[in-house]
Amino acid sequence: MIDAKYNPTEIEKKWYDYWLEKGLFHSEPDGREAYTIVIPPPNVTGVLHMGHVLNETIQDILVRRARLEGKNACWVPGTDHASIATEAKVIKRLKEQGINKSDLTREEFLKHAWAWTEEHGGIILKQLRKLGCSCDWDRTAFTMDDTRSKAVIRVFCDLYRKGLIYRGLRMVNWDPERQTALSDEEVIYHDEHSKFYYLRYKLAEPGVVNPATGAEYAVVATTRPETIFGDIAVCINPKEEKNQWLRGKHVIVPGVGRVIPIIEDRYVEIGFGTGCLKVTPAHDVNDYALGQKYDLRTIDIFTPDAHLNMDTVEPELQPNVRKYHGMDRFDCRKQIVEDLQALGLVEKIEDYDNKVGYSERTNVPIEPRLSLQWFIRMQHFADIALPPVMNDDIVFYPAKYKNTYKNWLENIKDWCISRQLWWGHRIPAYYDRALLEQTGLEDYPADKIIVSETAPEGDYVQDEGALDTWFSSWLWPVSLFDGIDRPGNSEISYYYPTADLVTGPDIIFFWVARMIMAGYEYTGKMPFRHVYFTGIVRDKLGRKMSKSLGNSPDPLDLIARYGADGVRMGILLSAPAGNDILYDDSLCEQGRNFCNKIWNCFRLVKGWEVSADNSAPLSGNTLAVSWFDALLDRTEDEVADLFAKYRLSDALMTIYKLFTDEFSSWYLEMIKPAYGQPVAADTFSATLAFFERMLRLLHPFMPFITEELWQNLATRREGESIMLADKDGKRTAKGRQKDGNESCLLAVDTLKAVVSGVRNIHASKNIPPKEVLTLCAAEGAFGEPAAQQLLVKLANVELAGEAGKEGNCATFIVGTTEYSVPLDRFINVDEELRKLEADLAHQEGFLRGVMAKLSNERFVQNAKPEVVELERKKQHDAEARIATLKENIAALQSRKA
RNA sequence: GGGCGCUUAGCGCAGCUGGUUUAGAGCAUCUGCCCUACAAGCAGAGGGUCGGCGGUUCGAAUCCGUCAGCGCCCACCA
Repeated sequence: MIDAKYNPTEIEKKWYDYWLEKGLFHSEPDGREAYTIVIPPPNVTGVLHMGHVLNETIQDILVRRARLEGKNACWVPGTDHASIATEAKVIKRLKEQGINKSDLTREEFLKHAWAWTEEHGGIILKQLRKLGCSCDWDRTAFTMDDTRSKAVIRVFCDLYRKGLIYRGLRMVNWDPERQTALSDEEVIYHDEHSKFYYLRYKLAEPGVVNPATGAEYAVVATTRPETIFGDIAVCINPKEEKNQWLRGKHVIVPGVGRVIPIIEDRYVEIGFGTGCLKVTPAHDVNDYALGQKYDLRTIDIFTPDAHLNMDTVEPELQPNVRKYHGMDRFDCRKQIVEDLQALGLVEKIEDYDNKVGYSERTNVPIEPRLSLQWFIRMQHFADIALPPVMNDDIVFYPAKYKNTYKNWLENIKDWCISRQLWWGHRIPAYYDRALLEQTGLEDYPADKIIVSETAPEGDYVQDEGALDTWFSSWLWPVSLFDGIDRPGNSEISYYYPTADLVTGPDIIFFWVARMIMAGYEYTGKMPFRHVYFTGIVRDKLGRKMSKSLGNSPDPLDLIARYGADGVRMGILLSAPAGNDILYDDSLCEQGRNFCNKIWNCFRLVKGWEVSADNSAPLSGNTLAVSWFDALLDRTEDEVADLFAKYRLSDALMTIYKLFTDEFSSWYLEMIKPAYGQPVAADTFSATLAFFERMLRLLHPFMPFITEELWQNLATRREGESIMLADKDGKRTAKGRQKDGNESCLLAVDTLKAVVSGVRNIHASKNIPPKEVLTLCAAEGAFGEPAAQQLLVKLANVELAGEAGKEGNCATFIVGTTEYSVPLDRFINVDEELRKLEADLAHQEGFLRGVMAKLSNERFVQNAKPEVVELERKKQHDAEARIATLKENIAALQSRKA
C-alpha cells in the first residue's frame, strides 16, 4: 500500500544518487543540438541562500526542459574565488588565531587561503544537489584553477599587447578597510544626513576685507573638514559677483597655516554654498581634476587605512598639527571642528544631506585616493558590446534592462582591474629590480615593464597586485571550455555560444556586460543568446533578505520541511522575470500540497482494478479520454509557448491547473469506476499515458516526484529516466487532430457548466450531497449519450425532459439553454425571485451596452465585420436569456399568487 | 539632475499591437462537506467603476498628455 502522503526526503536522495550513478547529467559533444548554461559561479566559500534557490531552480528548469526536448544539455557548475570577500574571511580567521596578515609573506598567506578554500569550498555545490540541480559535475570549475588562471593571464597579456591595458596614477576608489583599490561598480552610494561646515579662511593679504560684510576672511563650506590639511587652493567662479574681492588673493588654511592661492574656474557652481570651494587634489576626484588643470601639487594626508598622516604636511607651518597624526579620519573630523571652533574659525554648521560612497564588500566609506593602478580602456569594449544587445542578437528578459545596459555603455569609464590583494590572479607584470630601485614604482618607465605569461629571465620583481575577480569572471563562458587557451577546440565549438544566462540585474555591469565584451573579443561571438534577469528575493514585507534582519530562511531547512520539489515550486510561483519576489513559507506549502495532490492521483489510478476482458469502455469514458487528450495537446502547446517567452511561473501555473482542476477534479471523476468495479483496459491505458505526459511536462519544475512516479507508472529498464527525451516521440508520431479536438472541448465545456449549475443548487439550497436531483431541459440540451452519461455521474442527477418541470424549480442558464431542477421542498419563492430579478437586471444592463454599440451607425460602419457580428450574437443571446428569465419570473409569480 | 519601470480583487500578479458575452487565474476569505485518492482535501460563493484628471476613438485597463504615489539604475554640485 502506498502512503497517503508524499514523503520527499528518501525519494529525493534515491533519485539524485541514481541520476549521478547513471551519469545522466554528463554531457559530451555529439550530433545533437547543444544546449548550454554556465552557472553564475557562487563564492567558493559561500552558502546557499534564497537568491541562489531562485536562480539555480530557474536554470535547472531550463536545462531539464532542453534535455527533455532531445537537446544535448550541459549545465556547467563552478565557483568563484571572490578575491576581496575571501581574503577578508581568511584575514579574520587568522586574526582569531592571533596572526596578522602583515606578519606573513605572500606565499604563507596564500597557503592559509587555499586551506580555507579547501575546507569551505564547494559546500554550496553540494547544497545545489539537494535542490535537484542537474549540473554536469564532472565539469566543475573554479576561477582560480589551472585552466581558468592560464586564461586570465593570457588575456591580460594579450590586452596589454593590444594597448587596451595600461598602468597609471589615477584617483581611484580606495577601500581603507581592505586597503585596496576598487572599480567604480564596487562603490555603493548611500544618502546620509551629514553636516555642512562653514570654515573661515583668513586673507593672507592684510587689510583686504569682504566689502559686503567687512570680514577679513573667506568662508568655505565643506562636508569634510578633516581634509583641510590637504588644501592647496580655494576656487571661485570668475563670474560670481560676491566673490570678486577675492580675485588674485591668498588665504590661510584655518588651523594649518598654509597660505594658498585663490584660483578661478567655471566648475564652481554659482549660488551653491558660499561660492568658495576648497581644493584638495589628493582626496577628491573633482579637486584632482582642478589640480591637474592648474598644475597644483597634491598633499596626501591619509595612510592607506585612512588615518591622518602628518608627515606629508609641512610641520613648520603649525607644529600643533602633529596632534592629529595617526587619528582616524572621522575622529579627526570631530576634533578639527572642535579646535577650529575654539579658534573662532567656524562660521556655522548646517545639516546637510549628501551621498557617501561605501565599499560594496566591507561597507566602509570609500576614500578617493591617488594611486598607481592598472586599467582597461573600455571604449573599445563598449563599441563591440552595445550593438548585439540593442538589435536583439542577445535578448534580455525583461527587455527593459536594455536601457540600463545602453546607458552604462554609452558612459563607459576605464575599468580599474588591479587590487592590492594577495588572493587572486597576480598581475603578470615584471620590473627590472635594479631599475626599480632607482626610479621607484611611480616613475618606473612604462616601456621597461615586461608583461608576460611567464616570468622573464633575470632579476625581475613581479607586480604585487592581484586582478579584480570580475577580470576572471568575464571570461567564464569562454574559459570553461578552454576557449582562451585553445580557441576553436572541439568543446568550445560545440557548446559555445551558450544558450541562456540566468542572473540578477545587480550584476548587469559587473558581469553580464563584461562577458559580452570578452565573448566578442575572444571568440568573435556572443557568449549567450538570452539573458534572463531574475528578481531579488525579499521577505513578505518587501525587505531584502539579510543575515542581520534574520529574515532569510535556510533553504536546506525548507527542503527538509517541504521537499525540494515543494521549495522549487514555492520560489518559482511568484517569480516573473525581473519582478522582485516576496517570499513566504506559504508558497512552499502550496508546492508541497501540489506534490501531495499528484501523489494521490497516482495512488488512485494505480489502485484501480483493470478489467480483464476487453469489454468496451463506457461511452462516457471515451468522451472523457478524447476530451482530456485534446486538452493536453492544447496545454502542451501553451507551455511550449510560455517557455519560449521565458514565462516560467506561468508555465508552472498552467500545468498546476491542468493537474488539479482538469485532471483530478474532472477527468478522474469522469472515469472513476464505481466502488469495487474495474476500469476498462482502454481507459486505464489512456489514463496512464496522460499521466506520463503530464509528468514530463512537470518534470523540469519538480524533478524528484515526477521521476518517482514515472518509474512506478510502468516497468522501466535500468538506466532509464523521465529526464531523458522520449525517444519514441509518441506525441509527435501520433500527430495532432485539431479538428476533432475543438468539438469535444466545447462539449465538455458545456457539460462542466451544467454540472456546476446543479452543484451550485445543491450547495446553495443546503441539499445533502447524496440526494439525487432531477434535471429538466429541452430536447438536446444534455448533449450526446456520452455527455449524458457523464452528466448523471458528475452532477448526481437523473435527466428528464421539459415535461419533468413540476412545481417550484431552481433554474440556471448555460449559453442560451435553460435548465431546471424541480425542488418544491427546498424552494423559497421570494428568494428565487430575487435571484432571477438580479440576473435579469444584469442581463438587461449587458444588453443595453451591446445595443449602444449596435445602434451607433459609426460603430457598424467602422468596426471590423467580425466584431459587429459578435456584438449581434451577444445581442441575440442576451435577448434569449432575458426572455427565459422573464418567463420564469412570471411563472413563479403566478405560482405565488 | 538625468533615465527606466510600476500603480488592476485582502495579497503578490496576468491581461495592455484598442473590440472575444459589461475585467482573469493563484493564494487568502466565507459557506457546506472526513462522500473509502488526497482535510496538505472536495464542492460552492463573495470580492475590483483596472491610481486621479483630461484627450484621441464608434469603442480604452489597453494609445496620448498631465498630476500623485512607489521602486530601480546612472550622475563629480563641494
